[in-house]
Amino acid sequence: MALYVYNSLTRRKEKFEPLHEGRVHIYVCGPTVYDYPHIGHAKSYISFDIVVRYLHYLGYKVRYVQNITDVGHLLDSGEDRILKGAKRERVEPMELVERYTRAYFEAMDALNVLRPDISPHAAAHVPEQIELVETLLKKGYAYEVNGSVYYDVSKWPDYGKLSGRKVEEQQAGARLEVNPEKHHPADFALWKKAEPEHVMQWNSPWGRGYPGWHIECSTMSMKYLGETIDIHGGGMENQFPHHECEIAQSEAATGKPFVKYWMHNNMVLVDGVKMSKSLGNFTTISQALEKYSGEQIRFFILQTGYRSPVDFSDEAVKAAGQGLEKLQTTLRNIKQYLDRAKDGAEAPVVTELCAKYRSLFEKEMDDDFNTPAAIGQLFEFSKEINKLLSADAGLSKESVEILFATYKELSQNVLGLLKEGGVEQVSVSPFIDLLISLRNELRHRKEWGLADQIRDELMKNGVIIEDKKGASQWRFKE
RNA sequence: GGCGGCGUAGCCAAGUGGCUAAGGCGGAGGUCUGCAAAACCUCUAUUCAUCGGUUCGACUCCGAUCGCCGCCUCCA
Repeated sequence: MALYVYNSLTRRKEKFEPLHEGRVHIYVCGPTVYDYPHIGHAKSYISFDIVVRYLHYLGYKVRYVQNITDVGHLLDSGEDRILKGAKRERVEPMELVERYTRAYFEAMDALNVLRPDISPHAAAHVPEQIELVETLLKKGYAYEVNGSVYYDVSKWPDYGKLSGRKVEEQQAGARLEVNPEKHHPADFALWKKAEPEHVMQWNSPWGRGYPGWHIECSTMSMKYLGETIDIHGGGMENQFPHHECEIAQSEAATGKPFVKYWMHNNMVLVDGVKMSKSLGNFTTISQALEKYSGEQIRFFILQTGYRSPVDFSDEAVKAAGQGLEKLQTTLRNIKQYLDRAKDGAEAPVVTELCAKYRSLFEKEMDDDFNTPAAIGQLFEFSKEINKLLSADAGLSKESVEILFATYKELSQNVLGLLKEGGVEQVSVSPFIDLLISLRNELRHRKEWGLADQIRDELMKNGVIIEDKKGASQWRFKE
């Protein structure tokens, strides 16, 4: 079987063939770091985490670049998001950027999202962005007006090929006032002139200013991954205009295709409408982590395909958690069986079972990363494993090890689920309190032998009990 | 107005031009168990928004209708 990927550019599933054998270059639009990440970000980055993990599983060498937007991304008001955030929190813009970049990575770590290989910041690549703008000017695809540079959409007949739009059919100024500097309302800014009070500004051939939003992705993608890359990912809402503009800029500058496969993930909804900053109906990832584990959130998201929207609700996340627990129990069951299994030959049933479910799982993943279906296979696999283990057919250590390795590879390596050791992180205090209350019950009954045994065993494990009047206290041995 | 997508059981959610329409949650019953828990077994959509059409055959393809969502220069 081969991997098939849904390409937004052609609107169909295509066989995945990387540009260079054995290696994949992927770029995903990263966050604008002006506020805490929310569940919508989780869906996007978990989706592409799966893409990267599965490509690794298939044996590809992957270079994964995901930008950090820290300049140039404007609000409707024309205000830079970063500057607005900095004002709100009364900090330096780059202090704000640092704060929310950290928050972003911490949230992603909690969701077991692997970090990209490179996380370039837009503000750290201003010279490269200026170079690209100069190239576009030189080639006649852009024009300068009063210190700002705009891309001339009329020079690029392909504009609209990704989103299927025609410039003439759009309602100019539907949402924003038309900028009178532009030759055509569809033209977009490559470089913006900065007013003196605009804190983030750089020298350029056109005076003091700052880069437009779209140019950063073209620049950094080309810098780290080459002029043509294998996969470019991002949220569906960025298909137009952001990705459309990226294509126009990049292809006009290089004369080469920018991206082979465009992938777009769908949105997280709340009561049927998009979760977004502007609607204020978002749950931040750290808020969600107070109620659910990162793994539970991850599993919830993976139970829906990346191209389908998912409605975030307490009920749905809880239901997902129940299912996840079932898969975790199976992993525990295998581990426990492994501890008491004896050496022996591999049982053919086990080898066949593993091969069967590995192949079924791969078949689903090969179909455009169909995680809900792959998870369905994992549930079936889990059921078969439990049957085998509870039949207690005296499976050999070797057999159980294959089960363990296969089950872990699919659930942990590919899906990023069933992390071991997470549950053991709880505090020991409640358990020590419990032992002490049991021991005090024994002391009441004058069952000194057992009571002393508890005290001695705790002492061996570094816990000292001191019986005071009315209560027993405990502390850790220094 | 333009572009794109969605509507599958009580809920979530895969899927296919024709074998029994995955899987999970919830629910019902059972096996196992000192009691639990876990696990396992059985049942829980004669039907895929509605109405037409194409076809030997459609939930799947086409058209219309209804409902919902996203985008049209702010968003993962």
